[in-house]
Amino acid sequence: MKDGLLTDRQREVLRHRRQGLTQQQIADIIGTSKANVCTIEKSALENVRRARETLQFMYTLDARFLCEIPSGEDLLSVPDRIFREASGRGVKVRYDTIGLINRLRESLPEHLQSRFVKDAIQVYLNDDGEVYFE
Amino acid sequence: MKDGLLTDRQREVLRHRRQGLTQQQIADIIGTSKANVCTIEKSALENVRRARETLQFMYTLDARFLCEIPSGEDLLSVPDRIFREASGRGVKVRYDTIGLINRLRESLPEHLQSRFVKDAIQVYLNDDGEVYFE
DNA sequence: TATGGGTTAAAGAGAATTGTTTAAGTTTTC
DNA sequence: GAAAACTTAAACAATTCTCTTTAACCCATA
Repeated sequence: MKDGLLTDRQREVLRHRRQGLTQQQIADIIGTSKANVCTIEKSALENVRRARETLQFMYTLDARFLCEIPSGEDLLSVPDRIFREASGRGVKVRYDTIGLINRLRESLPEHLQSRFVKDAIQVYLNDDGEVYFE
Repeated sequence: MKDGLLTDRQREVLRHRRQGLTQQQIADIIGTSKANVCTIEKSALENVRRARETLQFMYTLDARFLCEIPSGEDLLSVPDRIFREASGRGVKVRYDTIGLINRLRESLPEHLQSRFVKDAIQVYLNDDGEVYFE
């Protein structure tokens, strides 16, 4: 049973950073280059981001499959489709049209190509009206 | 830039699980053995645990090093040592003796051996009086 | 413009994680 | 006690992560 996501090195760097040290100072303390301190710090923060996203997923775990947005669909037609499917299940989506598009943009930027859906997207819906994509 | 900690497989299993399916049913759906579903679910939950612990660490990041508890120390003498060090820095620890021992037990069970400290422990303290161990 | 603080890319070695199978165990439930 | 649900261990290949070096780059500002 290991600890959290962060390695000893990563925790060390984050803590020193929080104390206000520069990367060069930290490099001297732990005996490596400032470039290395930079990459360690970067991957540490990336790990923290992933930890957040993981818990976010757990919160929305009780969502159910709503529909699939096929590849090639116009991005602007996605919200209407979601609203229609959701109302068919008696759930009110907690986002408006713009909100949904933003949420999608944040959630799966790599599935989008300018105004179109490049790769098919699975849409999930909560009883609360919370939506997420995969 | 990858997503969260969980793999596709792990998310799939967790979601099916939340829907109330048995491991065997999931195994049939995703085309593998129930033993494998068990393993996947287990490592998924382990990842969630690590995500929690990681964010926990971030919350206590602004703590400063307080002292080291050397290997072999009696567990019951740990709180007094911490109280003394903390008051030397003008900070009031937000736990009592029993609270500290419990916190230590939860935080680093593998460093303890019945009534004694097996492996040396680093103690960190917040301005708030929050304590954590490493 | 030189200096300090920070970032980036490429490459490599070592370590950790993942999904998988098989085969043997529990625990729960009827 | 028999069946269903779940857990565990050992082993393996494939993949991903971590740390590291080197060498270059950006951007303030004194």
